[in-house]
Amino acid sequence: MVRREHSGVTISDVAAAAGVSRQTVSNVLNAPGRVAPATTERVRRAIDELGYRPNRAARNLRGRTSGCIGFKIHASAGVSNLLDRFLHALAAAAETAGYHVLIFAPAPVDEELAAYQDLIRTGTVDGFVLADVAHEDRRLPWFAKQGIPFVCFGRPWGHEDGRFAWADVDGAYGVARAVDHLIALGHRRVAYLGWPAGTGFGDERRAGWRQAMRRHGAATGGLDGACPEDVATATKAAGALLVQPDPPTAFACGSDTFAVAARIAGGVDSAGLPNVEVVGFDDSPAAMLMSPPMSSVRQPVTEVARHLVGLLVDQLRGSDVPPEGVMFRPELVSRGRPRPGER
Amino acid sequence: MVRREHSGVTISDVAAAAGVSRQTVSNVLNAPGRVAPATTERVRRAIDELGYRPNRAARNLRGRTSGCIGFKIHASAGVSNLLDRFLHALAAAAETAGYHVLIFAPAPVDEELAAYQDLIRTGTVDGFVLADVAHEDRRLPWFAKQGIPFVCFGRPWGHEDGRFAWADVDGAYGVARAVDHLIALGHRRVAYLGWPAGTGFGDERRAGWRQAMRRHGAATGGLDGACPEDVATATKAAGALLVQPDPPTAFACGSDTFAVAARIAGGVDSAGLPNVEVVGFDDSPAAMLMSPPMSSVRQPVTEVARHLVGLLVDQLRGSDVPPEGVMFRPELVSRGRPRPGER
DNA sequence: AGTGAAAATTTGAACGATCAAATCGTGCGA
DNA sequence: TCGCACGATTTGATCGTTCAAATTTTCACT
Repeated sequence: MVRREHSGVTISDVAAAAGVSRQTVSNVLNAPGRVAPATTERVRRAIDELGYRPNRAARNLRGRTSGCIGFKIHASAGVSNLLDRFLHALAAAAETAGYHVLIFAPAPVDEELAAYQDLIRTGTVDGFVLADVAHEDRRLPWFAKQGIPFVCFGRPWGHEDGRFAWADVDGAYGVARAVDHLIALGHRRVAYLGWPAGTGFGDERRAGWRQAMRRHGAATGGLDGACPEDVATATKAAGALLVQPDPPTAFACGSDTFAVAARIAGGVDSAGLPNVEVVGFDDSPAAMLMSPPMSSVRQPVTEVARHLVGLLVDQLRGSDVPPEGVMFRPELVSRGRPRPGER
Repeated sequence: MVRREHSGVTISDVAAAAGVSRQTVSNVLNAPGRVAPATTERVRRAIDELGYRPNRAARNLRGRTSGCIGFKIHASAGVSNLLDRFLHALAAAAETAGYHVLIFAPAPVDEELAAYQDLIRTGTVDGFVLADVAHEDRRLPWFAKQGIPFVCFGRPWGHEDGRFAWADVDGAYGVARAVDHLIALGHRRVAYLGWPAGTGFGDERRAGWRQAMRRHGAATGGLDGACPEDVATATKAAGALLVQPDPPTAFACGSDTFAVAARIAGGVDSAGLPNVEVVGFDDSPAAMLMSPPMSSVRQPVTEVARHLVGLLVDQLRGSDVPPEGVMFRPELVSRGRPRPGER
């Protein structure tokens, strides 16, 4: 159906071809109810014939929107490919809602806030999705004050008073599932290895471990390991727990990176199998690739992304729905030891 | 300096505030030479005062460009975070060149080509960066025929005749460095584990291994392992090489996923150290996190991204420079066994 | 057939910027 | 003093679309 190669086809071209006015073509696309069936048919044919597609810039100018959601891409560390998965899910969700995702990486010298402000002022994006919200993140109140629409992947820890839109994954629930799994395997001494207090999500995951242990009537004394998310450091921290009188036989971890460290610290037996059972968090590719594969808690990023886009679009449409926070439940991906002979 | 909160500041507002016409303000920003110093100063002050930023949509409409580079984000598999690193580098490079990166994830049911065409037709993006170019990728000739600007991360294998713009990493060079490294460690039986023939980049990496082995006067017979990039399968393939009469003592691999498989197949000795030395490709986080850490070949994605943006911008500016291909050299990231006591 | 209301369609303006061409102002040389 | 050239600035048009209002057409009902 395509006639013209380098499409410079405008709505006027279509109008001329169909023998109607610009506005009628516009109505066919944006308000189908207003146009008579016969006319609609004629216009549709002309559109297909010419390969017409409405110009984005013109639409944006007229409608005072960009149809773009901004996402600051940060250098990801650790084994997890959560950012990857989330970005993919975000792009897909945005697509469904008629938006696109625009990523940017402000130069470190720049004032970061200026980058956000600039994108809004120039009308390059309509709002932001933040996936790297820190404890007491200063961006949140600033955005709110500036009236810049945004949503967070992750609760705005340290801003419990403010009303922000967010979607998050219940870390306590996830770690509790990990503990349940380990208890079901017969372990009683289940340690936790994760971030030191003060990171919000880290505290929550640790609380999930503690509660689950209490529920199972298991003691937690001397089983709480806290250190920065770094394999070398975490390996030492796990090792410190293991040299105690009544050492842990299993670990529930704050992330797969911690889990890798726990496995290293635990070492392997004569058959090459790990001495301690470990469950990670984030279900990174590394979890599956380890030998034997490692169980891990998987975050439902697709659902989170879809919901975040919904929340942001609500704001953009100017609906007076108060910003809400929604919690999603992660699931434990259980990976057993390989069957005999499979190695 | 910011006065107005929700910036609806237009060029006319600035003009009025500075007591000049719209065009003069425009000239201050786009053709500073044409404006008298005193006037420039006055306009600049008004711009700062009002917090003016030129509207993107209006510029795009007038200038018939979007300032956006399109990138189809694909679900990445394997341990490598190459896509992540590349995307970050791409966003940064685009930023420097005055562009933004727009990511999209077309629904699988859609004809994928339609998604590209739509983005171009609507003027949403000016061109594309392709990072998942397959052997004889049908998109390339199609883009060329449609006159859609694009550049490739990775050589357009199977289109050696066509003149496309690309930047790539010399896989043969990278694997050769891996072989040199292993030979220097005293290994003579260095195997290769990677994709079966037919993937272009895979063949090149294998060729790099073969040439390096020949250069060192080492035989390659019975040392060439080929299988899909999948840990289970690759572990079997590596195992098959290891049960031979004169088995390999080291592996150079096509990717870190293959390398993980080689390590698993090799097993560990009584001290828990790997029986075979393995060098991977892509330098994924997993390589560093393994115990002991694994050497790997690292691709210079920052340079690649910068160059790709340059090539694409050349096309967009309509310069008559013929499309060129540029090759970058990866580097071996050498990771030794942990020092005693460090474990 | 005539009237009025509803439906269908068209016209003019506007979104905010930049290009091309016109106008204004200034200084210099004859 | 006049004219001319050149620099500085302004005006009008335009990019492609959609909104609001005006206009035309259709159709039911008296």
